[in-house]
Amino acid sequence: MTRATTTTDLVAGLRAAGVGAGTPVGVAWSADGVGLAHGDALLACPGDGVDAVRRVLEALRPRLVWWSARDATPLVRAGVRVASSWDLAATHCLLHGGSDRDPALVWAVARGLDPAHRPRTGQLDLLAGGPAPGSADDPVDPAEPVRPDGHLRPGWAEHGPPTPEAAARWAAAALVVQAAHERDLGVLPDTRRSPGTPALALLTAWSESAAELLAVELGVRGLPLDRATAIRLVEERVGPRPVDAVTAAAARAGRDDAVRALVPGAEDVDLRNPASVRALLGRVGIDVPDTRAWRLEPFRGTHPLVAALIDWRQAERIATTYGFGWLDRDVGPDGRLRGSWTGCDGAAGRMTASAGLHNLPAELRPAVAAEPGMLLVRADLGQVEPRVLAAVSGDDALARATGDDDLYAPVAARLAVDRPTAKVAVLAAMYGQTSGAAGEALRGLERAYPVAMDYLRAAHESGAAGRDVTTYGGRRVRMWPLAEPVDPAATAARGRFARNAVVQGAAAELFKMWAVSVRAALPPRAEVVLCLHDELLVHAPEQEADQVAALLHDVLGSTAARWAAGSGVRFVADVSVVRRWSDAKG
DNA sequence: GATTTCACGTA
DNA sequence: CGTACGTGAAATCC
Repeated sequence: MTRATTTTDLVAGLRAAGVGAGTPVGVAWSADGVGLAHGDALLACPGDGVDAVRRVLEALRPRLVWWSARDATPLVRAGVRVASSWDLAATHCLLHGGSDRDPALVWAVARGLDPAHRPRTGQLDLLAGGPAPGSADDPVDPAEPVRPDGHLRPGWAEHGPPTPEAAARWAAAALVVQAAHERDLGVLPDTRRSPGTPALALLTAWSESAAELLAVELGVRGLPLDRATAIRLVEERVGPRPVDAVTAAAARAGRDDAVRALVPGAEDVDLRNPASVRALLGRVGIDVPDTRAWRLEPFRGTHPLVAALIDWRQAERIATTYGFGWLDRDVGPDGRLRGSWTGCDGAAGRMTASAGLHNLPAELRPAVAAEPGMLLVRADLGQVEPRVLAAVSGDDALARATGDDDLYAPVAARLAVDRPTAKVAVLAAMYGQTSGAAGEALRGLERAYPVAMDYLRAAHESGAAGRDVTTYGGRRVRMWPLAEPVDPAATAARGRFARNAVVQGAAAELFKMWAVSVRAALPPRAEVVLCLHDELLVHAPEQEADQVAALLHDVLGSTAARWAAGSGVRFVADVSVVRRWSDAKG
């Protein structure tokens, strides 16, 4: 253990240990400094850890290894853009599936220990955590993160290592896991890739790590919102901001009364109670199993109540979820809408976001606007899932169809059906839909694209049988046990889930690789501000917007060439430069 | 008080 | 009998 009191010592120590560009270097924070590790070199640096890491990045360009990209937060807040990282929580989820990713679990699995015996966080610590580290009952070195039984010592993940020395050991433990993960990724099957290029699973690990880092950045910087427009749009729907609870209740009752007045004697019906609404509909002769909008839609002409109810629901959505409370809570004084982001969900690996960032109603999108002197560059992948299917299944016939800007046109021609039918059939195949009018066209797909259809069927059968599936990039997607006696519907549902997961998951991997490559290539003042499954929003200086637009196309080309190497599949993006999100056609 | 159901927004 | 997510209100469970 070396205590580096200057950043010069720190850089020299790492360089002497063989650290250069791309070398994994463990990093962990303590309250009063930072610890770094590579091989046998453990460096404890008290003081301004952020500045120390910044100097190390500038001098050596290593790949920072952390237990989770949450550790990037101090760097992100300080404006440090980390180029290369390894996120153990992310690679753990990639390799093993599931959504649990606490360090004790990640460590236990990587070390071959029984995760059930790992130390638990929170109150359970008090019951099962044993004596306090370093206490008279615990002779172990208090800076040692590994317990005598081989498990991680609880508590550090929550509160951080107590000292820079302890942080260096925590960083060294992270490096141990990183090496195990890299080894495990290396044994994943990797077909159709050029010799000499990094294995796809390793590229995915890098990309997923960067996506977690991007998620932290997105959470810190937020989405630029024009508050005045947002307020106007909310007011148009639910009226002016109520000054107190009484006026709020009055406005609410006013909206309710406008609907209830359409049916005599309905003055006291609770519109927020689905059972009451269903009964109300029954009184005007409309019998529905539930009161969802899509089920009410066919009855628009039957009674004025239906249209009023659907409209009321939209207003109610704005009033409750996207109203003044939302603006007050989630939009900062700087006009940025902030939520918490994750780099991957627990299922197929899409990014998630809270605070409405992923489900903002279209009618509020005009409020998402570039700041003065800036523009938004919006880009979305076109028909990404069928193109991904062509790549991951290795279906050459479907790959040829991706040469067309509109993939469904050549598919329709091949199947001798019209375009809408072809589209429905392809989507039905990928999502496991079995009802509707896609039947004949589905049989056409089986004949025209047997490789792709076999790939989907194999995933479906695997899921139905309870076997985990693995995405193209190497993500393990876990199935779940079914309750006895096994319900055929539940089996089929698991099959559909697996069938969808291999497509949606691979699409998420491609999207994230694109997003993080864009992030890495952007000019300094341009920032990714939103990721939405197949859509990217970049906030860029006016003068650089066209350059960024070109970059989005270029980076997609290079990313797809690496990701889908040898498949012949073409990916396309629609890119536009706009002031407001809504200016772009989605 | 915590969990489930219904509903609905996005992809 | 398409998948996933996050959110809020009411109902339900304990």
